[in-house]
Amino acid sequence: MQNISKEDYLSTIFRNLNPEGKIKPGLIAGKLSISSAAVTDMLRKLSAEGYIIYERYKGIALTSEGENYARNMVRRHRIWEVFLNKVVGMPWDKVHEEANRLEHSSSDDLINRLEVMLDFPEYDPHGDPIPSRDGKMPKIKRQKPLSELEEGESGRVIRVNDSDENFLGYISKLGIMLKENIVIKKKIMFDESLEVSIKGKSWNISSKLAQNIFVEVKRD
Amino acid sequence: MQNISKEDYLSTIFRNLNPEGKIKPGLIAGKLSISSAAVTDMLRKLSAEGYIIYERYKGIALTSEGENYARNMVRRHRIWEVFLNKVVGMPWDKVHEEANRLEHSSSDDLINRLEVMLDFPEYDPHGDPIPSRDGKMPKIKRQKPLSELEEGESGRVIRVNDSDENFLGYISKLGIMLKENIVIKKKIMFDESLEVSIKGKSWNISSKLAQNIFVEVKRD
DNA sequence: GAAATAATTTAAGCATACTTAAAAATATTG
DNA sequence: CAATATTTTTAAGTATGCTTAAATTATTTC
Repeated sequence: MQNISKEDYLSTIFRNLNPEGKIKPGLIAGKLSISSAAVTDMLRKLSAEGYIIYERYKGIALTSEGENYARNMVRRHRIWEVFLNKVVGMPWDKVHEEANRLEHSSSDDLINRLEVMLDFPEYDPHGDPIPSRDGKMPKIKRQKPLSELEEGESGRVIRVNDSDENFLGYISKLGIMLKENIVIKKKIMFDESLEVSIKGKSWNISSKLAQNIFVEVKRD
Repeated sequence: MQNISKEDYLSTIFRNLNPEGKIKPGLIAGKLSISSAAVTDMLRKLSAEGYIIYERYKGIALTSEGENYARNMVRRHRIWEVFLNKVVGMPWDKVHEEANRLEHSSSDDLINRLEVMLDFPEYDPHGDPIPSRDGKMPKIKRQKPLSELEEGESGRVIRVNDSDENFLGYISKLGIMLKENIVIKKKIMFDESLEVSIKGKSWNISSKLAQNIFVEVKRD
């Protein structure tokens, strides 16, 4: 393929499929910050090249070729993230952007070598699962956003949204990291913010923040 | 800048300046495998942006801004090469191509971190010097191509041309690597090939091959 | 130093990936 | 279920970085 734009489209489609395995053009346009018209254009090309199934005004689905390609892009991205974080020592709020560029510029051979160096990691620094060389995804633990916990409950962080550098930088300052325990001390109804306790310290965090932090669900 | 093409132009110009600090369009076109017309186009843009000094039908020179940009690209490329070779374990004949892509996709912060991990290397796996963070070049030893040695002379390899993967793969099989000693046993006048001895084994190598292997010059 | 050769530039054109604006199809709402 | 709102597509246009062919300038050779 050898095309940054197309790789970004496939990756975005893959990461945002709904439970039926479909996605609408508008969502792609939003994620990539481009016009819907540009998306329509590209969808026709991706369809012609056999990566997606697309009929105008219908939802978009990946072909198995497209899915393989996209999954490999996600793999590249997340292996780079682990590498940058663990080996190079970059903070977790910087690795996403760097990996966004590196993922398009590395051979599969390089990615495989990095994976070996890292001893086959299963999750990236934000808790997202890393597809294996043969396309298998590791098991994902049951999880829900912090915002859905009740007063008095607590949860162990197992994933955070990786797409916003400022968000990650901010929650780091609160002491939030993977495996950290967070206690919901109070839910403020007025603005749906939360009073939480992390490592013995109390903080008030907004609803939006809480929606992007995911904790393990012990039982349903 | 944020532009792979322009970065490749600047890099190519920098690497191929003549002793007067100039280069002709045709050479750039050759190195980049594109038409001279395309080069003329781009030279106007690079000139408008202040990276080069260019008047039609005159030679091209880098401005100090262009030189800094280009030197930094070379730095990125060579640090990646060392990293891929030393840390990731890629063979020296594979690192150039991989670095050619990575050099456009990495932040200065990442490069600086890699440099620290590598303990500030001065030469890449092919013997080319690595510009430091503040733009200084390490000393280069006096050198000449193997093809210029006389019968009976010998030389220690300190640099090889890095641009051809097959060339590097081939000379590796002959046991040629940096710091290796090569003895010229015989110069064959008919085709200017050389009979050489490496690690006690004899080989016949072509003139073209010998022109791309550089040995240390002890005295002039 | 004029003629022949080589290098460079100009001109016209192409594919790509985007844009905005208008048209068409779909989804929502009263 | 018809009117309205939203989403998607089409149409026309742009910047970029290339191409080939022709014209121009520089260089080499005799």
